[in-house]
Amino acid sequence: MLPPQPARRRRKDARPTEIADAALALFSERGFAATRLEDVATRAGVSKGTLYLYFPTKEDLFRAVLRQGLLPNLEAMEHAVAADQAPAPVLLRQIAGRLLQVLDTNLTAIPKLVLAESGNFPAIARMYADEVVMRAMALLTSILNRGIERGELRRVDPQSAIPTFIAPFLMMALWKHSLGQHTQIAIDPKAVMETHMDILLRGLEPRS
Amino acid sequence: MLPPQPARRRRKDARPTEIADAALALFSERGFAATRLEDVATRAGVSKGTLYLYFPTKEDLFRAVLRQGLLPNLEAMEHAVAADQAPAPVLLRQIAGRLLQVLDTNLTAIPKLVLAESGNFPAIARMYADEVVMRAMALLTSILNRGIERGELRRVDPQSAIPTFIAPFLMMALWKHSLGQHTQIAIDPKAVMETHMDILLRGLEPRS
Amino acid sequence: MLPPQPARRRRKDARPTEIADAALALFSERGFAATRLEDVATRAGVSKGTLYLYFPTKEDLFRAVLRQGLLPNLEAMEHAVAADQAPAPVLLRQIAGRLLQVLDTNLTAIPKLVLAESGNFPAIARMYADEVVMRAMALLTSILNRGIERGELRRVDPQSAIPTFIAPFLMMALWKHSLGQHTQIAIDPKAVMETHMDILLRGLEPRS
Amino acid sequence: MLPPQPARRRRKDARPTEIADAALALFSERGFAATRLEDVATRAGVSKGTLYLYFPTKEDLFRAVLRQGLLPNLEAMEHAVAADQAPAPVLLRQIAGRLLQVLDTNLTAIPKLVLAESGNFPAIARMYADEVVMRAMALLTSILNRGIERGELRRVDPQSAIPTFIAPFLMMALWKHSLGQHTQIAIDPKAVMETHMDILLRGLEPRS
DNA sequence: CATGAATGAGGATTCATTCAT
DNA sequence: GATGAATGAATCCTCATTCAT
Repeated sequence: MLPPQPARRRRKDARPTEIADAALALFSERGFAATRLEDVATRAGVSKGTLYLYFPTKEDLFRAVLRQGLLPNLEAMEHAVAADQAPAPVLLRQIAGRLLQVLDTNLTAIPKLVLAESGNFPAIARMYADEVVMRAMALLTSILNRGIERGELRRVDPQSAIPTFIAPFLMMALWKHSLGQHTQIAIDPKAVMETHMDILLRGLEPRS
Repeated sequence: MLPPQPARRRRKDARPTEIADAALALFSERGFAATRLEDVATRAGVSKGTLYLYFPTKEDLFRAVLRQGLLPNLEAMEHAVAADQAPAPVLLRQIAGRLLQVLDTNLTAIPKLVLAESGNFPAIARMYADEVVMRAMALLTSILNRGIERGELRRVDPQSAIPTFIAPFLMMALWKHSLGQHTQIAIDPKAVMETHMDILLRGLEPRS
Repeated sequence: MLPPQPARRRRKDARPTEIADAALALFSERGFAATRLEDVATRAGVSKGTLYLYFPTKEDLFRAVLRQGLLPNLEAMEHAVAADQAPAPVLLRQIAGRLLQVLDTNLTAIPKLVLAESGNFPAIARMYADEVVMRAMALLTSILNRGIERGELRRVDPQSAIPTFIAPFLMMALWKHSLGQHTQIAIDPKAVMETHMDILLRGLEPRS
Repeated sequence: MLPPQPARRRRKDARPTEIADAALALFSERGFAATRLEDVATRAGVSKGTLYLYFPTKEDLFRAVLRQGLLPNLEAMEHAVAADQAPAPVLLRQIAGRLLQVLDTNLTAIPKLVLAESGNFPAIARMYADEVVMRAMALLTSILNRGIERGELRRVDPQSAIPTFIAPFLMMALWKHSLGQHTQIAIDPKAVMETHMDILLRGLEPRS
């Protein structure tokens, strides 16, 4: 038999996550400084005081928000890394597909937030750069290198090629949370992704 | 004899620009809400009260900052448009080269700022989307279309191909003002640009 | 058993009134613009921030102060109206007696305040003129007219006679909150009132 | 031949008066604290800096404004005093007539101003009470006493009777600069004065 | 645990005053 | 003398944080 799990308790456990979700939404929409904790509380359906039961300060909440948004990202990457043995072009397409899916989640709010607040939170900027960016770059570098070694890809400098691969995804994530909210210009992520991978992989094809 | 140009006057004319420059730097570094007007004043070398001689409110200063950062951008694009008749790959390389130069200026602070504050200033987001993004997209679309018609480029959907071209430049601009300040990870814009254009133009080459 | 009435709650309900009382005192003493909200807070025994829990802006506080000072005035007048059937001289003496009592309350601060700030708050001036002055004039006009019809008073133009009746009371109210605070000149409201009514009623006696 | 009187010079001499006039108008309209010196300067047709050529501080300007508005008042009263030998009722009518004329001038702004600012400027309140009010009361007291002694007036306490005489004039002066600006309620000063003197003098008639 | 009233430090804005021209 | 650009002290208002209930 399972141990009894009172609804109350489950609710309580979910609180921090609910609050962090609400905070992520508002921080990403308005920025950290311009977001009032009262609004976060309202959006999370709790009182202002309750926030302080879980997060000692606004800055702590901010860190929790990012930690919560970061870990899944990292894990997703670890999985991608596991899909080891396929040819580089296939791997890249797999990753692209996964990133396309991520575009539909609210994880996309994180990059905008880190970007906007890196000036005020150097520690977070450093952490994000070292934990997320560095790892992602290492992953992509190893994929590219392996592809080059195996002759699946043309010889290029991996460090320099990474932005070409990754930037359009970042741009779409940022767009979604900024100008995309305020303009008629429509971006079709799937079409963009496919054209992008098409151009990229042709551009990386070994000379025929 | 030259007409007498009192130092006071020369100073006065420059004030709004000096202030807006200081504001751009700080807004871009810390965000709009987190920037104290007193710091803007100090950085511009004036007193707090002087700001109000030129900008009625903090928000007006914000708008002026963006207007000042936008107009040069727009004009730069018009010039690019003028360079009409060259083959598409050449044109794209020209634009890439120009964007690489822009990366060295403080104009790169604008995108981060617009991005971060679009939620709080929808009018500015709209303006930026319509005036800057739309025009830039139209320009690139026409270049791609011409190139396709002339057989200089492979047939692709221009709308979907634009992010592949532009995103790495945007990413480098954002990087410079965010994580780039806080990490050892070095990005060499010139190398990235060259690899990027290399991949992109190969990826757009007509079938041989 | 009485329902528990937490001290906190009782306190809270009284707050707006306490604050408005403090504000009335200071506004009347120094004027609206010259009164610092911090002083109002101190006098009301609360902190600066607490003011804003109850009154969104300084101007709102001002309006609340006047509303609070106006309603009792109006009601007092309604009561006076009710004392209908006595002869006009008796009625006038009754009203005079009541006004004499009002002179001992802090309601007398209102006229000075309305007077001083009518230029900055036209809406309040209009409201006061229409709600308070107009009603008071209508009341006195009807008393005078009835007295004249009944032969209790000599025939005079009521509109023109009202200032003779009311002005000394107004003057004493203003005096109390202005010069009266700063001079040795003593005014004995009771004696003034009696002499005043004596002169007035003789002056209004029908020809003998 | 007259000494040459350059227009420039005459203008210069008038400056302080022009400025004080402008200040009186604005102080009386908005109160001392709520009046900006820049507005005074604009209304007087000079620059902000010029004010300081004539009045070292805002408070000095305030004092000058009142001094300028006070002296004529005092002198007017001296003249009234001089008209010594007429019977009291005649004298009172003369004074009433003169006050009626004063109602058409901008001197009427003074009482409102003194009233409103007595809390912030005790010295001025004292001065006004002692110089203006005291003297006016002494004058009226002597007139009433003389009238009583001569049997022209009924025996009353002069101190207590003065408000009955003077208050309606004060009230009309205040009205003109406050509610009178914001309501349809019309007050006809001449009719009020005549009815007032009519009631008053009948009320003071010796027993017939 | 949860609430929301209360607090006060911080920052935008105003305006009396100064002073170089 | 006259000007108006510049200054910074003063004050309104906001909001992160505390704490009695």
